[in-house]
This record gives sequence, structure tokens and C-alpha cells, in this order.
Amino acid sequence: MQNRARIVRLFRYRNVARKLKALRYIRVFSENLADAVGVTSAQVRKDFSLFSISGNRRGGYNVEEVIKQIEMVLGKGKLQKVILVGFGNIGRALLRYPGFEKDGIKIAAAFDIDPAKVNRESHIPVLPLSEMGNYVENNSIQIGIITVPDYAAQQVFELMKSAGIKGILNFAPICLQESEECIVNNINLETELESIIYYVKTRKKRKPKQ
Amino acid sequence: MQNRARIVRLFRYRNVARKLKALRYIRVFSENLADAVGVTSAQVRKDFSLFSISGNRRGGYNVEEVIKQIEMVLGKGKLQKVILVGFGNIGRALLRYPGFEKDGIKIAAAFDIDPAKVNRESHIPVLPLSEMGNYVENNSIQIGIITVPDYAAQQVFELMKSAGIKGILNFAPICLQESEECIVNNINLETELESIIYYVKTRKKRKPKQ
DNA sequence: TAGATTGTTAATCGATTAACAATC
DNA sequence: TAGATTGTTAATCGATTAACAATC
Repeated sequence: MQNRARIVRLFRYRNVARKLKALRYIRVFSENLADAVGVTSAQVRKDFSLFSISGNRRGGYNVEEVIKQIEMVLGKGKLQKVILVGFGNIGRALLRYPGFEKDGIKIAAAFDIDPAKVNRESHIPVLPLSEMGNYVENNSIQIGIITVPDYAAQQVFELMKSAGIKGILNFAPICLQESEECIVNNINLETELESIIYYVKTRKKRKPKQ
Repeated sequence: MQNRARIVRLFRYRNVARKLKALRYIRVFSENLADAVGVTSAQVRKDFSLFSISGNRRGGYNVEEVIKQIEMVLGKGKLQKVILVGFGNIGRALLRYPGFEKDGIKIAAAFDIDPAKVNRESHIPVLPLSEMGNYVENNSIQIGIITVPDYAAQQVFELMKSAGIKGILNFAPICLQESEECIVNNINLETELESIIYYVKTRKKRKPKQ
């Protein structure tokens, strides 16, 4: 499995290149990408070289080519349908989040255990959790998002795995363990914030009064 | 600066220990923590040893002690007030997210550039962006969350830095560059999901029909 | 050609893992 | 005591960085 940090960087290079393209840039140097993403230029060249993304000595990289080649590596494919389980605060926000669509990601349906939240008529239907298994099978869904409370997460996780889900983005504040059958990306919002607080505090200790 | 992955693991050990405490566990072995967090037991012991968190040879670690010692290291302090800029989908969800409070994190106010979103009477006030600088100063805020659209992110970032914000959790899909004066944690929701899709796809290639 | 940037190799750095002596 | 687990040291592994030859 390729190093996760490297894959994330590749996505970032692509994002920057897309912005540059929108600004009508034709070429870009490793140094520019490095600055935009916050790494060294050597890292950019190394990353590119590992994925055989090549530029032009002296002339840098062609912006279009960079986008195209990274998309090839990362597999910009056809529309990816995903499901979401847990129609609470975060779930609702993600359902309405406009950023996914442009990358070919479509939340096809949401599921919740609370009958009051079910809404089959909605643009993106909200269905009873009990229907998830069938839905996943009928629509060949592979990816799911978990936005349920922590006490429900493990159970929902098992349910999704047995339904055939192969990859999960988990926002419940618990570490779901990934396995051969299912990849997991745990995002703990509290921890993301707490770790910043930690760094701000400790940094100040080292440098009193900046 | 301490390795970020290590700090995140420490938070995870603490979270697990808290759950164990709720279940009336008295002791825990490095092996148990390792399983819960998805690392090796050697890693747990190494992490603990680096922060002088000690257990009992033969008897493992005392759950209470682990929590207390990790909290000491990570600085479970008094209530941390943070602000949020961008009262859209994600911003609204975070404002209502119940998980922060229990870790002593309180979103004190939200800010938005759209006058229609301003609501001074709300439990957590939503204020005009123009008032952010004063608010931050008057309330000694150090931490901010960015949930504005990508095109606004850089500008809001500069504004927050000049207001005196020292740490930022950024959900806008752009890499804000951290500096001496301000720590940044960039979370790109699209990329988090896209990288899972990438891994699911490539894993399947290697193991067809697993 | 001279100058600048890539692509790659080798060196460095740091994190993880293994192993085992210490010890409860 | 015998057995089991920590705590730490040394070995391994992998990722980043430096440096520079290739070359546009």
C-alpha cells in the first residue's frame, strides 16, 4: 500500500494545478507546487518521479499534463456513488456539501435508524437503516460515510461491512479498525481541534511572547 | 515539535482509557490499548515512555493513571474558547456538534460576511465578520475554525492571523500555510473521501475477488 | 553555449519494531 | 519462585532531504 501521506500530497498537487489551470497558467515548477502545498521542491519531484509523472528539464511541468497524469494515477473514474449513515448535524452538512460533486463523488442515499428522519421523496433520499443492506447490493455501493454517535458506530460499522462496503470515512469519535475487507479513515473532530490547542500551548511555552 | 502522529495516538489512548473507565476497568495492558487503537503494543509502550507515562511491570497500566497522565501531558486545561468563521453547512453542524463541550472546547461565537446570517440573540451568537478582530482581542481567543468557501479562505486566514489567532482548523479545500505565528490543520473533506476511493480501487486490483 | 530545472541516487533523518533485561 | 509485562536499547525500516549529473 502506498504511503498515505504521499497520496494526500498528490491530491494536493492536483488541486493546486487545477487552480493554476483556471488562472490560465501553462507551466509550473516543482518549487511553485512545493510552496503552494507546504513541502520542499525535492519532495514534489520525488513524488512525481515515483508515479512517473514527468516534466521538462528547464521548462518545469505542464499544468494540464500534471492534472491529467495525477488523475490517471489516482483514478479519476466515473461517478462514484457513496452512502451516508447517520442523518444528524454532520451527516446533513455533508449531504449538502457542494464540494464532492465536482470530483465525481455523489452521495446517493442517507440512512438513519430514526423513522422520523426518513424521507423518500427528498432529492437525496433518507431511508431506514434496515434498508441499507439491500440498497448497497442493488446499487453496487462500495464506499460509506459514518456520522452516527459514538455508541452506535461499531454496530453500524459491522452492518456496513456485511453489506459489502469496502471503504469507510468515519466521523464517529471512535477508532474503527480497518481490515483486509474494508479500509477505514477515522476523522475525530474533537481530536483535530484538541491537537491544535495542544500545539499552540506548547509552542508558546517554548517562545514566550512570540 | 513533537511528531503529530504520536500526539494523535496519545489522544486515542486517552479516549480508549476513558471508555474503559466508564466500564469500570481498573487496569489495562499495552496490548489492549494497541488493539483498540490499531497499533502494536511496542508502539504504545514507546509512546508512553517518551512522555514518562508509566505502568506496573506485570500489572499493566492503571486506567485512571493513564487518563490523568495523558491529560497532564496534553494539557487538559480550563475551558478553551474558539471561534468559527463561515456559517454555512459545515459551520452550522460544528456549532451544534455536542462532542466538543466534554473536552472543554466551547465555540464562543461564529462570524459570517453575510448580514442575513447574523444573529446576536442566538445561544452562540453569529456576528458580522467585521467584528471578528475586536471579538478575538476582547475575549483573548487563540483558536479558530474556518468553514468558508475556498475562494474566501485565504483572505479570512490573513484576517484571523492579524487578529491574533494562533491556531486554525481549516475545512476549506485549500492548503493554508502555517507559520511561526499560526499553526494550521488542513482538513479537506473531498480528499479524505477521494483517498479512500483510491485505496479501495487499488486494493481490488491487487486482490481480485477478495 | 550558458543557465536553469528536472530526475535520480545517495545520505540523512526519524519513526517503528523487535527483543530482552528488569521487575513486579 | 515462576510467569508475565513493562521499559528501554538496538535494529530495522521507510520517508525526506541534499546534491548533482543529465538535459532542455
